[in-house]
Amino acid sequence: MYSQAEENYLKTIYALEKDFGNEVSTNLIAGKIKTKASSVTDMLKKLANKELVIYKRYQGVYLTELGRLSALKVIRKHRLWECFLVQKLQFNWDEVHDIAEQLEHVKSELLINKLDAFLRFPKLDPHGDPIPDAQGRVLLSKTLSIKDMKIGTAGIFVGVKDSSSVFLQYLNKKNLALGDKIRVIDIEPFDDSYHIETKTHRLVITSNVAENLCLKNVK
Amino acid sequence: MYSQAEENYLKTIYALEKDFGNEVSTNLIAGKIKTKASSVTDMLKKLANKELVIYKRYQGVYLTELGRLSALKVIRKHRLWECFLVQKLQFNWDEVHDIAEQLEHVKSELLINKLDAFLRFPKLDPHGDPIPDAQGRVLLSKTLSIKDMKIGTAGIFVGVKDSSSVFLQYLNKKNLALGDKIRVIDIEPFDDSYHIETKTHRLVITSNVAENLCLKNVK
DNA sequence: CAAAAAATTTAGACTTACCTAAAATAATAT
DNA sequence: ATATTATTTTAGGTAAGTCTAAATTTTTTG
Repeated sequence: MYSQAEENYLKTIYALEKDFGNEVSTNLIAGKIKTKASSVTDMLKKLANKELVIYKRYQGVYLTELGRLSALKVIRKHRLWECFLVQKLQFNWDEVHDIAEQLEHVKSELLINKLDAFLRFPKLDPHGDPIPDAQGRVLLSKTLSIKDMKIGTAGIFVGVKDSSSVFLQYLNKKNLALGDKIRVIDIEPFDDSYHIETKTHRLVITSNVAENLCLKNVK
Repeated sequence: MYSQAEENYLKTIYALEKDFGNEVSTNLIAGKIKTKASSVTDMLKKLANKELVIYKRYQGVYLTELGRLSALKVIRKHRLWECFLVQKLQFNWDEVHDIAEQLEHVKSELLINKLDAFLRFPKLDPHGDPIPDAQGRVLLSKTLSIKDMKIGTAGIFVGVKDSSSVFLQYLNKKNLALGDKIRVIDIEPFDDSYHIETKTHRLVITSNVAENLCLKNVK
Protein backbone atom coordinates (compact mmCIF):
# COMPACT_ATOMS: atom_id res chain seq x y z
CA MET A 1 0.00 0.00 0.00
CA TYR A 2 0.91 3.65 0.06
CA SER A 3 3.05 5.48 2.59
CA GLN A 4 1.62 8.07 4.95
CA ALA A 5 3.28 10.83 2.97
CA GLU A 6 1.79 9.55 -0.27
CA GLU A 7 -1.65 9.30 1.30
CA ASN A 8 -1.40 12.87 2.54
CA TYR A 9 -0.55 14.12 -0.92
CA LEU A 10 -3.44 12.21 -2.49
CA LYS A 11 -5.90 13.56 0.03
CA THR A 12 -4.61 17.10 -0.45
CA ILE A 13 -4.67 16.96 -4.23
CA TYR A 14 -8.23 15.65 -4.10
CA ALA A 15 -9.33 18.54 -1.89
CA LEU A 16 -7.54 21.14 -4.02
CA GLU A 17 -9.04 19.80 -7.24
CA LYS A 18 -12.44 20.35 -5.69
CA ASP A 19 -11.67 23.89 -4.62
CA PHE A 20 -9.56 25.17 -7.49
CA GLY A 21 -10.49 23.08 -10.48
CA ASN A 22 -8.78 20.14 -12.04
CA GLU A 23 -5.18 21.24 -12.49
CA VAL A 24 -3.46 21.66 -9.12
CA SER A 25 -0.19 23.60 -8.87
CA THR A 26 2.94 22.66 -6.98
CA ASN A 27 2.81 25.75 -4.79
CA LEU A 28 -0.80 25.17 -3.81
CA ILE A 29 0.04 21.70 -2.60
CA ALA A 30 3.15 22.96 -0.82
CA GLY A 31 1.00 25.51 1.01
CA LYS A 32 -1.54 22.97 2.19
CA ILE A 33 0.95 20.30 3.19
CA LYS A 34 3.31 22.82 4.79
CA THR A 35 6.33 21.66 2.88
CA LYS A 36 8.52 23.19 0.21
CA ALA A 37 7.71 23.29 -3.50
CA SER A 38 10.79 21.24 -4.28
CA SER A 39 9.61 18.47 -1.99
CA VAL A 40 6.27 18.50 -3.74
CA THR A 41 7.91 18.13 -7.13
CA ASP A 42 9.79 15.08 -5.90
CA MET A 43 6.64 13.50 -4.60
CA LEU A 44 4.60 14.26 -7.69
CA LYS A 45 7.11 12.33 -9.77
CA LYS A 46 6.74 9.40 -7.44
CA LEU A 47 2.96 9.51 -7.54
CA ALA A 48 3.05 9.78 -11.33
CA ASN A 49 5.25 6.66 -11.50
CA LYS A 50 2.66 4.81 -9.47
CA GLU A 51 -0.05 6.05 -11.85
CA LEU A 52 -1.87 7.89 -9.10
CA VAL A 53 -1.62 11.28 -10.81
CA ILE A 54 -0.99 12.76 -14.23
CA TYR A 55 1.93 15.12 -13.93
CA LYS A 56 3.67 17.24 -16.56
CA ARG A 57 6.57 19.49 -15.62
CA TYR A 58 5.44 23.05 -14.88
CA GLN A 59 1.84 22.06 -15.61
CA GLY A 60 0.52 20.91 -12.25
CA VAL A 61 -1.19 17.58 -11.55
CA TYR A 62 -4.52 15.89 -11.38
CA LEU A 63 -5.56 12.53 -9.99
CA THR A 64 -6.06 9.45 -12.12
CA GLU A 65 -9.06 7.25 -11.40
CA LEU A 66 -6.79 5.09 -9.22
CA GLY A 67 -5.56 8.19 -7.45
CA ARG A 68 -9.06 9.47 -6.87
CA LEU A 69 -10.20 6.17 -5.38
CA SER A 70 -7.11 5.95 -3.20
CA ALA A 71 -7.68 9.50 -1.97
CA LEU A 72 -11.30 8.68 -1.19
CA LYS A 73 -10.25 5.70 0.89
CA VAL A 74 -8.10 7.94 3.05
CA ILE A 75 -10.85 10.53 3.31
CA ARG A 76 -13.34 7.84 4.25
CA LYS A 77 -11.08 6.70 7.07
CA HIS A 78 -10.44 10.23 8.26
CA ARG A 79 -14.12 11.10 8.45
CA LEU A 80 -15.21 7.85 10.06
CA TRP A 81 -12.58 8.25 12.76
CA GLU A 82 -13.80 11.80 13.34
CA CYS A 83 -17.31 10.47 13.85
CA PHE A 84 -15.99 7.92 16.29
CA LEU A 85 -14.10 10.53 18.27
CA VAL A 86 -17.09 12.84 18.55
CA GLN A 87 -19.92 10.34 18.91
CA LYS A 88 -18.27 7.71 21.05
CA LEU A 89 -15.40 9.40 22.85
CA GLN A 90 -17.16 12.74 23.44
CA PHE A 91 -14.59 14.90 21.74
CA ASN A 92 -15.64 18.34 20.52
CA TRP A 93 -15.70 18.99 16.79
CA ASP A 94 -12.70 21.29 17.07
CA GLU A 95 -10.47 18.64 18.70
CA VAL A 96 -10.68 15.76 16.28
CA HIS A 97 -8.88 16.81 13.12
CA ASP A 98 -5.31 16.21 14.21
CA ILE A 99 -6.05 12.86 15.80
CA ALA A 100 -7.96 11.71 12.72
CA GLU A 101 -4.94 12.73 10.63
CA GLN A 102 -3.05 10.00 12.40
CA LEU A 103 -5.79 7.40 12.55
CA GLU A 104 -6.53 7.71 8.84
CA HIS A 105 -3.25 5.97 8.03
CA VAL A 106 -3.97 2.77 9.92
CA LYS A 107 -4.10 -0.04 7.41
CA SER A 108 -6.99 -2.50 7.57
CA GLU A 109 -10.03 -2.61 5.34
CA LEU A 110 -11.77 -4.83 7.86
CA LEU A 111 -11.14 -2.34 10.64
CA ILE A 112 -12.66 0.56 8.78
CA ASN A 113 -15.68 -1.39 7.65
CA LYS A 114 -16.31 -2.64 11.16
CA LEU A 115 -15.93 0.89 12.46
CA ASP A 116 -18.43 2.06 9.85
CA ALA A 117 -20.94 -0.54 11.06
CA PHE A 118 -20.28 0.28 14.72
CA LEU A 119 -21.13 3.92 13.98
CA ARG A 120 -24.25 2.78 12.07
CA PHE A 121 -22.98 3.91 8.67
CA PRO A 122 -22.94 7.67 9.19
CA LYS A 123 -23.35 9.82 6.07
CA LEU A 124 -21.68 12.98 7.35
CA ASP A 125 -18.72 13.69 9.60
CA PRO A 126 -18.85 16.20 12.50
CA HIS A 127 -17.98 19.05 10.12
CA GLY A 128 -20.76 18.26 7.67
CA ASP A 129 -18.54 16.55 5.11
CA PRO A 130 -19.94 13.48 3.37
CA ILE A 131 -18.32 10.11 4.11
CA PRO A 132 -17.43 8.04 1.05
CA ASP A 133 -18.74 4.47 1.17
CA ALA A 134 -16.55 1.37 0.90
CA GLN A 135 -16.67 1.65 -2.91
CA GLY A 136 -15.57 5.26 -2.90
CA ARG A 137 -18.96 6.74 -3.70
CA VAL A 138 -19.60 10.18 -2.17
CA LEU A 139 -22.68 12.33 -2.00
CA LEU A 140 -21.81 15.67 -3.45
CA SER A 141 -24.31 17.93 -1.79
CA LYS A 142 -24.60 21.23 -3.58
CA THR A 143 -23.93 23.72 -0.85
CA LEU A 144 -23.01 27.37 -1.16
CA SER A 145 -20.36 29.24 0.71
CA ILE A 146 -21.69 32.47 2.20
CA LYS A 147 -19.43 34.27 -0.27
CA ASP A 148 -21.68 33.11 -3.08
CA MET A 149 -24.93 34.30 -1.53
CA LYS A 150 -26.90 37.45 -2.28
CA ILE A 151 -27.99 39.96 0.31
CA GLY A 152 -31.24 38.95 1.92
CA THR A 153 -30.99 35.21 1.20
CA ALA A 154 -30.74 32.61 3.93
CA GLY A 155 -29.59 29.02 4.33
CA ILE A 156 -28.91 26.29 6.83
CA PHE A 157 -25.33 26.05 8.04
CA VAL A 158 -24.40 22.48 7.10
CA GLY A 159 -20.64 22.34 6.84
CA VAL A 160 -17.23 24.00 7.04
CA LYS A 161 -14.47 24.04 4.46
CA ASP A 162 -11.72 24.49 7.03
CA SER A 163 -11.82 21.99 9.91
CA SER A 164 -8.79 23.30 11.73
CA SER A 165 -9.25 23.75 15.46
CA VAL A 166 -8.54 27.51 15.26
CA PHE A 167 -11.39 28.07 12.88
CA LEU A 168 -13.83 25.81 14.70
CA GLN A 169 -12.99 27.45 18.01
CA TYR A 170 -13.73 30.80 16.40
CA LEU A 171 -17.17 29.50 15.40
CA ASN A 172 -17.76 28.19 18.92
CA LYS A 173 -16.88 31.60 20.31
CA LYS A 174 -19.24 33.29 17.85
CA ASN A 175 -21.99 30.81 18.70
CA LEU A 176 -22.32 29.42 15.23
CA ALA A 177 -23.13 25.71 15.01
CA LEU A 178 -24.16 23.25 12.30
CA GLY A 179 -27.91 23.38 11.77
CA ASP A 180 -28.24 27.11 12.40
CA LYS A 181 -30.24 29.15 9.91
CA ILE A 182 -28.11 32.03 8.69
CA ARG A 183 -29.26 35.06 6.69
CA VAL A 184 -26.99 37.48 4.84
CA ILE A 185 -28.06 40.95 5.93
CA ASP A 186 -25.48 43.06 4.17
CA ILE A 187 -22.17 42.92 2.39
CA GLU A 188 -19.80 45.80 2.97
CA PRO A 189 -18.03 46.49 -0.34
CA PHE A 190 -15.20 48.42 1.28
CA ASP A 191 -13.66 45.50 3.18
CA ASP A 192 -15.77 42.66 1.78
CA SER A 193 -17.15 41.85 5.23
CA TYR A 194 -20.48 40.08 5.71
CA HIS A 195 -23.21 41.03 8.12
CA ILE A 196 -25.17 37.92 8.99
CA GLU A 197 -27.86 36.95 11.45
CA THR A 198 -29.03 33.77 13.10
CA LYS A 199 -32.16 33.12 15.13
CA THR A 200 -30.42 34.49 18.19
CA HIS A 201 -27.89 37.10 17.15
CA ARG A 202 -26.26 39.23 14.47
CA LEU A 203 -22.58 39.46 13.67
CA VAL A 204 -19.97 40.60 11.20
CA ILE A 205 -17.60 38.11 9.62
CA THR A 206 -14.68 38.61 7.27
CA SER A 207 -14.83 37.24 3.75
CA ASN A 208 -12.26 34.70 4.82
CA VAL A 209 -14.71 33.28 7.33
CA ALA A 210 -17.63 33.63 4.91
CA GLU A 211 -15.83 31.50 2.39
CA ASN A 212 -15.44 28.66 4.86
CA LEU A 213 -19.08 28.38 5.89
CA CYS A 214 -21.21 26.09 3.75
CA LEU A 215 -24.96 26.66 3.63
CA LYS A 216 -27.76 24.68 2.11
CA ASN A 217 -30.37 26.84 0.45
CA VAL A 218 -33.84 27.25 1.89
CA LYS A 219 -36.61 28.50 -0.36
CA MET B 1 7.83 12.48 21.28
CA TYR B 2 9.37 9.26 20.12
CA SER B 3 9.28 7.76 16.65
CA GLN B 4 7.40 4.58 15.89
CA ALA B 5 10.66 2.70 15.57
CA GLU B 6 11.82 3.95 18.95
CA GLU B 7 8.52 3.00 20.53
CA ASN B 8 8.77 -0.49 19.10
CA TYR B 9 12.23 -0.95 20.54
CA LEU B 10 11.12 0.26 23.97
CA LYS B 11 8.15 -2.09 23.99
CA THR B 12 10.31 -5.00 22.88
CA ILE B 13 13.05 -4.35 25.41
CA TYR B 14 10.44 -4.14 28.15
CA ALA B 15 8.98 -7.50 27.16
CA LEU B 16 12.39 -9.15 26.88
CA GLU B 17 13.51 -7.86 30.27
CA LYS B 18 10.47 -9.57 31.73
CA ASP B 19 11.16 -12.86 29.99
CA PHE B 20 14.92 -13.07 30.12
CA GLY B 21 16.01 -10.95 33.03
CA ASN B 22 17.34 -7.46 33.16
CA GLU B 23 20.15 -7.41 30.61
CA VAL B 24 18.80 -7.80 27.09
CA SER B 25 21.12 -8.76 24.24
CA THR B 26 21.33 -7.23 20.80
CA ASN B 27 20.53 -10.49 19.08
CA LEU B 28 17.45 -11.10 21.19
CA ILE B 29 16.05 -7.74 20.21
CA ALA B 30 16.94 -8.29 16.57
CA GLY B 31 15.04 -11.57 16.67
CA LYS B 32 11.89 -10.05 18.12
CA ILE B 33 11.87 -6.96 15.95
CA LYS B 34 12.83 -8.89 12.80
CA THR B 35 15.73 -6.68 11.99
CA LYS B 36 19.50 -7.12 11.88
CA ALA B 37 21.80 -6.95 14.88
CA SER B 38 23.65 -4.01 13.37
CA SER B 39 20.42 -2.03 13.11
CA VAL B 40 19.72 -2.80 16.73
CA THR B 41 23.12 -1.49 17.76
CA ASP B 42 22.42 1.76 15.92
CA MET B 43 19.10 2.19 17.64
CA LEU B 44 20.43 1.32 21.09
CA LYS B 45 22.92 4.14 20.82
CA LYS B 46 20.13 6.51 19.91
CA LEU B 47 17.96 5.34 22.80
CA ALA B 48 20.90 5.65 25.16
CA ASN B 49 21.46 9.26 24.03
CA LYS B 50 17.86 9.99 24.89
CA GLU B 51 18.37 8.39 28.28
CA LEU B 52 15.76 5.73 27.63
CA VAL B 53 18.17 2.82 28.11
CA ILE B 54 21.51 2.07 29.69
CA TYR B 55 23.71 0.61 27.03
CA LYS B 56 27.34 -0.55 27.19
CA ARG B 57 29.02 -2.02 24.13
CA TYR B 58 28.85 -5.81 24.06
CA GLN B 59 26.91 -5.79 27.34
CA GLY B 60 23.29 -5.52 26.26
CA VAL B 61 20.79 -2.95 27.49
CA TYR B 62 18.18 -2.28 30.09
CA LEU B 63 15.55 0.42 30.38
CA THR B 64 15.97 3.49 32.54
CA GLU B 65 12.99 4.64 34.59
CA LEU B 66 12.10 7.02 31.76
CA GLY B 67 12.41 4.17 29.28
CA ARG B 68 10.26 1.89 31.37
CA LEU B 69 7.50 4.49 31.68
CA SER B 70 7.66 5.27 27.98
CA ALA B 71 7.41 1.57 27.16
CA LEU B 72 4.43 1.21 29.46
CA LYS B 73 2.64 4.05 27.72
CA VAL B 74 2.96 2.24 24.42
CA ILE B 75 1.85 -1.02 25.98
CA ARG B 76 -1.11 0.69 27.57
CA LYS B 77 -2.20 2.04 24.23
CA HIS B 78 -1.71 -1.30 22.50
CA ARG B 79 -3.79 -3.18 25.02
CA LEU B 80 -6.58 -0.62 25.23
CA TRP B 81 -6.93 -0.63 21.45
CA GLU B 82 -7.06 -4.42 21.53
CA CYS B 83 -9.92 -4.22 24.00
CA PHE B 84 -11.70 -1.75 21.77
CA LEU B 85 -11.32 -3.95 18.73
CA VAL B 86 -12.65 -7.04 20.48
CA GLN B 87 -15.32 -5.51 22.70
CA LYS B 88 -16.69 -2.82 20.43
CA LEU B 89 -15.85 -3.87 16.89
CA GLN B 90 -16.39 -7.61 17.38
CA PHE B 91 -12.95 -8.71 16.28
CA ASN B 92 -11.70 -12.11 17.39
CA TRP B 93 -8.75 -12.24 19.77
CA ASP B 94 -6.53 -13.64 17.03
CA GLU B 95 -7.16 -10.71 14.66
CA VAL B 96 -6.29 -7.70 16.76
CA HIS B 97 -2.55 -7.78 17.32
CA ASP B 98 -1.40 -6.33 14.01
CA ILE B 99 -3.99 -3.58 13.98
CA ALA B 100 -3.14 -2.62 17.55
CA GLU B 101 0.52 -2.45 16.52
CA GLN B 102 -0.46 0.44 14.29
CA LEU B 103 -2.94 2.12 16.61
CA GLU B 104 -0.50 2.11 19.53
CA HIS B 105 1.57 4.80 17.82
CA VAL B 106 -1.19 7.38 17.56
CA LYS B 107 -0.17 10.35 19.66
CA SER B 108 -2.73 11.84 22.05
CA GLU B 109 -2.90 11.40 25.80
CA LEU B 110 -6.44 12.66 25.77
CA LEU B 111 -7.46 10.12 23.16
CA ILE B 112 -6.16 7.19 25.11
CA ASN B 113 -7.66 8.34 28.37
CA LYS B 114 -11.04 8.89 26.74
CA LEU B 115 -10.77 5.46 25.14
CA ASP B 116 -9.98 3.99 28.55
CA ALA B 117 -13.12 5.58 29.99
CA PHE B 118 -15.24 4.51 27.02
CA LEU B 119 -14.17 0.91 27.65
CA ARG B 120 -14.92 1.36 31.38
CA PHE B 121 -11.28 1.11 32.48
CA PRO B 122 -10.59 -2.52 31.61
CA LYS B 123 -7.91 -4.26 33.66
CA LEU B 124 -6.96 -6.96 31.16
CA ASP B 125 -6.67 -7.09 27.39
CA PRO B 126 -8.20 -9.91 25.29
CA HIS B 127 -5.09 -12.06 25.80
CA GLY B 128 -5.14 -11.75 29.56
CA ASP B 129 -2.38 -9.16 29.78
CA PRO B 130 -2.78 -6.39 32.36
CA ILE B 131 -3.33 -2.84 31.11
CA PRO B 132 -1.07 -0.21 32.70
CA ASP B 133 -2.96 2.79 34.07
CA ALA B 134 -2.32 6.38 33.02
CA GLN B 135 0.53 6.60 35.55
CA GLY B 136 2.20 3.47 34.22
CA ARG B 137 1.19 1.22 37.10
CA VAL B 138 0.65 -2.43 36.12
CA LEU B 139 -0.73 -5.36 38.03
CA LEU B 140 1.84 -8.07 37.88
CA SER B 141 -0.25 -11.14 38.37
CA LYS B 142 1.85 -14.10 39.30
CA THR B 143 0.89 -16.68 36.73
CA LEU B 144 2.70 -19.85 35.78
CA SER B 145 3.41 -21.15 32.34
CA ILE B 146 2.39 -24.79 31.95
CA LYS B 147 6.08 -25.54 31.61
CA ASP B 148 6.54 -24.70 35.28
CA MET B 149 3.76 -26.95 36.55
CA LYS B 150 4.03 -30.37 38.10
CA ILE B 151 2.13 -33.41 36.93
CA GLY B 152 -1.32 -33.56 38.47
CA THR B 153 -1.64 -29.85 39.21
CA ALA B 154 -4.29 -27.67 37.59
CA GLY B 155 -4.93 -23.97 36.95
CA ILE B 156 -7.14 -21.54 35.17
CA PHE B 157 -5.97 -20.49 31.74
CA VAL B 158 -5.71 -16.71 32.12
CA GLY B 159 -3.30 -15.49 29.49
CA VAL B 160 -0.93 -16.15 26.59
CA LYS B 161 2.65 -15.05 26.18
CA ASP B 162 2.50 -15.06 22.39
CA SER B 163 -0.42 -13.11 20.94
CA SER B 164 0.39 -13.76 17.30
CA SER B 165 -2.56 -14.81 15.19
CA VAL B 166 -0.92 -18.14 14.29
CA PHE B 167 -0.68 -19.14 17.90
CA LEU B 168 -4.15 -17.92 18.84
CA GLN B 169 -5.66 -19.70 15.86
CA TYR B 170 -3.95 -22.88 17.02
CA LEU B 171 -5.63 -22.46 20.41
CA ASN B 172 -8.99 -21.85 18.74
CA LYS B 173 -8.54 -25.04 16.74
CA LYS B 174 -7.65 -26.99 19.87
CA ASN B 175 -10.62 -25.49 21.70
CA LEU B 176 -8.60 -23.80 24.40
CA ALA B 177 -9.97 -20.48 25.63
CA LEU B 178 -9.25 -18.08 28.47
CA GLY B 179 -11.06 -19.17 31.62
CA ASP B 180 -10.69 -22.89 30.96
CA LYS B 181 -9.44 -25.05 33.81
CA ILE B 182 -6.45 -27.03 32.61
CA ARG B 183 -4.78 -29.95 34.36
CA VAL B 184 -1.37 -31.37 33.56
CA ILE B 185 -1.84 -35.10 33.20
CA ASP B 186 1.61 -36.16 32.14
CA ILE B 187 4.89 -34.86 30.82
CA GLU B 188 6.71 -37.03 28.28
CA PRO B 189 10.43 -36.74 29.01
CA PHE B 190 11.46 -38.01 25.60
CA ASP B 191 10.13 -35.03 23.60
CA ASP B 192 9.11 -32.77 26.47
CA SER B 193 5.48 -32.84 25.38
CA TYR B 194 2.63 -32.14 27.78
CA HIS B 195 -0.57 -34.12 28.16
CA ILE B 196 -3.25 -31.84 29.44
CA GLU B 197 -6.97 -32.00 30.01
CA THR B 198 -9.82 -29.52 30.22
CA LYS B 199 -13.40 -30.04 31.35
CA THR B 200 -14.26 -31.27 27.88
CA HIS B 201 -11.22 -32.90 26.32
CA ARG B 202 -7.64 -34.10 26.54
CA LEU B 203 -4.79 -33.20 24.27
CA VAL B 204 -1.04 -33.24 23.79
CA ILE B 205 0.86 -30.00 23.35
CA THR B 206 4.51 -29.34 22.63
CA SER B 207 6.68 -27.62 25.21
CA ASN B 208 6.70 -24.63 22.91
CA VAL B 209 2.95 -24.31 23.31
CA ALA B 210 3.12 -25.11 27.03
CA GLU B 211 5.49 -22.25 27.56
CA ASN B 212 3.07 -19.76 26.05
CA LEU B 213 0.04 -20.66 28.15
CA CYS B 214 -0.28 -18.79 31.44
CA LEU B 215 -2.26 -20.36 34.25
CA LYS B 216 -3.35 -19.05 37.57
CA ASN B 217 -3.08 -21.61 40.34
CA VAL B 218 -6.12 -23.12 41.94
CA LYS B 219 -5.77 -24.68 45.36
C1' DC C 1 7.36 41.53 -27.04
C1' DA C 2 11.16 41.77 -24.11
C1' DA C 3 12.30 42.24 -19.22
C1' DA C 4 11.13 41.40 -14.60
C1' DA C 5 8.76 38.56 -11.41
C1' DA C 6 6.81 34.37 -9.97
C1' DA C 7 6.56 29.54 -10.08
C1' DT C 8 8.72 25.28 -10.67
C1' DT C 9 12.37 22.07 -11.13
C1' DT C 10 17.09 20.35 -10.47
C1' DA C 11 21.16 19.49 -7.82
C1' DG C 12 23.07 18.31 -3.83
C1' DA C 13 22.67 17.56 1.11
C1' DC C 14 20.51 15.88 5.55
C1' DT C 15 18.01 12.50 8.79
C1' DT C 16 15.92 8.18 10.00
C1' DA C 17 16.02 3.56 9.90
C1' DC C 18 17.32 0.11 7.64
C1' DC C 19 21.01 -3.14 5.17
C1' DT C 20 25.66 -6.04 4.07
C1' DA C 21 30.29 -7.12 4.87
C1' DA C 22 34.19 -6.82 7.64
C1' DA C 23 36.34 -6.12 12.11
C1' DA C 24 36.33 -6.48 17.01
C1' DT C 25 35.12 -8.62 21.20
C1' DA C 26 33.27 -12.28 24.14
C1' DA C 27 32.17 -17.04 25.01
C1' DT C 28 33.18 -21.88 24.43
C1' DA C 29 35.72 -25.82 23.76
C1' DT C 30 39.76 -28.48 23.29
C1' DA D 1 45.41 -21.05 27.64
C1' DT D 2 44.69 -20.77 23.14
C1' DA D 3 41.85 -21.63 19.16
C1' DT D 4 37.37 -21.74 17.37
C1' DT D 5 32.81 -20.05 17.27
C1' DA D 6 29.26 -16.87 18.24
C1' DT D 7 27.94 -12.29 19.15
C1' DT D 8 28.27 -7.56 18.59
C1' DT D 9 29.97 -3.44 16.58
C1' DT D 10 31.86 -0.55 12.89
C1' DA D 11 32.07 1.15 8.30
C1' DG D 12 29.91 2.28 4.43
C1' DG D 13 25.65 2.24 1.63
C1' DT D 14 20.44 2.64 0.42
C1' DA D 15 15.63 4.60 0.23
C1' DA D 16 12.12 7.83 1.75
C1' DG D 17 11.10 12.29 2.51
C1' DT D 18 12.55 16.47 3.56
C1' DC D 19 15.54 20.88 2.91
C1' DT D 20 18.34 25.07 0.61
C1' DA D 21 20.23 27.25 -3.22
C1' DA D 22 20.69 27.64 -7.98
C1' DA D 23 18.81 26.99 -12.55
C1' DT D 24 14.96 26.83 -15.58
C1' DT D 25 10.43 27.74 -17.32
C1' DT D 26 6.19 30.29 -17.27
C1' DT D 27 3.59 34.34 -16.41
C1' DT D 28 3.03 39.07 -15.94
C1' DT D 29 3.87 43.64 -17.02
C1' DG D 30 5.52 47.96 -18.85
